[in-house]
Amino acid sequence: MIGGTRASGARRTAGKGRSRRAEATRKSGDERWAELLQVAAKTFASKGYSATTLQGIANDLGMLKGSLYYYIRTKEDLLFEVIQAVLVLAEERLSERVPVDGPAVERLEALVREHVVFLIEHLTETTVYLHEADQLSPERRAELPVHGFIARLEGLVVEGQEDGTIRADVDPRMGALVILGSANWVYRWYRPEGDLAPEEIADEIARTCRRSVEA
Amino acid sequence: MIGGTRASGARRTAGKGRSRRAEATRKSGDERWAELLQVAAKTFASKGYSATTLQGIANDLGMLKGSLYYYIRTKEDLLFEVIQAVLVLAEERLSERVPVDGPAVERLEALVREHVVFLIEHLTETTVYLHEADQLSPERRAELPVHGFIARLEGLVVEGQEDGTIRADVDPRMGALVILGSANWVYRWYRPEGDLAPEEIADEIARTCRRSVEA
DNA sequence: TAGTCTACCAACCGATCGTTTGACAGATGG
DNA sequence: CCATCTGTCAAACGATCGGTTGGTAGACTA
Repeated sequence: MIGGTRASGARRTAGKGRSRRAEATRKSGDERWAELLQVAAKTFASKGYSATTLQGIANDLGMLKGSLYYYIRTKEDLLFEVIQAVLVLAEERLSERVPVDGPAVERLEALVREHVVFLIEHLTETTVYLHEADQLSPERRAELPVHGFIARLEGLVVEGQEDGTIRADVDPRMGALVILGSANWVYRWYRPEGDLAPEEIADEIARTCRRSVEA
Repeated sequence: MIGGTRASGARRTAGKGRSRRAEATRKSGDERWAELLQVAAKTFASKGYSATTLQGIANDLGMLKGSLYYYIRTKEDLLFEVIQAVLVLAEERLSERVPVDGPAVERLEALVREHVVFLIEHLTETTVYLHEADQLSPERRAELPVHGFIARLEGLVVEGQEDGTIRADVDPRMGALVILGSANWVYRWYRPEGDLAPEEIADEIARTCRRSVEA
């Protein structure tokens, strides 16, 4: 069996007291776990889940691949954990940064903007989610804490049609999907070297999306 | 070595004269090649390139995996051929169906509509292109007959700003990317069981994209 | 200081991967 | 009728895959 509470969704809750002294050779478990998630995310994002090798991840961490099983049970766990982490973070972010009142079209614009900013600021992890989530088994995928983002968009479109800020001839579902595409597609072309700041990009995209449905 | 002209971009040019009689047991090579491309595309689209096994493809075709090497040299070839085929087809389609004159914003709308229609009508192959093309080695990817679709969109935005049909405050590149995202995202959600016809979906998306940049 | 736990190593497992080779039945063409 | 070509089989190749097992040095706990 694996190290107790390890590898089961919620990981070790920061141990009791160990991180007092500087670790020369060994790394602490939580530190290592974070490194593992980070390396895994980077590798999944660049090569894809199936083309990623545990051997490669272990190499990047400077350990043997068998040692990874101290932290995980299966390779799929690793993908799951990476995605779960970013979903949780996104949920937090969007719930605290998007206004709950005002004209629907404005809230829509704000939601898209925050979504894009988050996407860019966590590009590696969001890439893994958007590009590799369907490599999870159906059972595992069902366990993901998905925040119904499309439903939220669709709801805002409907609200906007009620308060008159969004055109009545827009199909809510289609409109939401079009906007989602504009926003999510960012992960396919954004490069940090570009000359526009994440916020500028997010602003422009959000504004464009707004215009596409505004009354 | 492999069967001569086989497996090198341009495939056998339909053999000389064989397809006279009905083949009971054996299939003709060209027929088989088409089946192979089809099965490969379907498998790549559903499981991803790396998770696809030549064994699985061979099974679907009712042959042994070793026999596949009569048609291909490597697994990567198979991915390349699938993508190349759909790119060539798309190029033909878009060049014959999109008007070359009229207001730029109208040509933009038409281009998006035709793009989406094509995407849906060749969903399997376009999915392989959009989702798996980056599994090709850089060298192989460079050989793809890419039609500069983004550049074309961007050009239309610029034209539209010149002829006054598109807002001046739209960044051409960003506008093109947003539109491309809206259109390409279709491959992520379209299901044939849906109640909207491909043309209806394409119309709605194209109209929405138009509104997002129209003056 | 004795015992426990943490984080990892070393070695190995069976399965499966893409790919190669040699042979060969049947259709084709002279 | 004989030679050739086409499409496939049968069997094997080394490499590598995800995963398992048993051990253990060193830090921590009591």
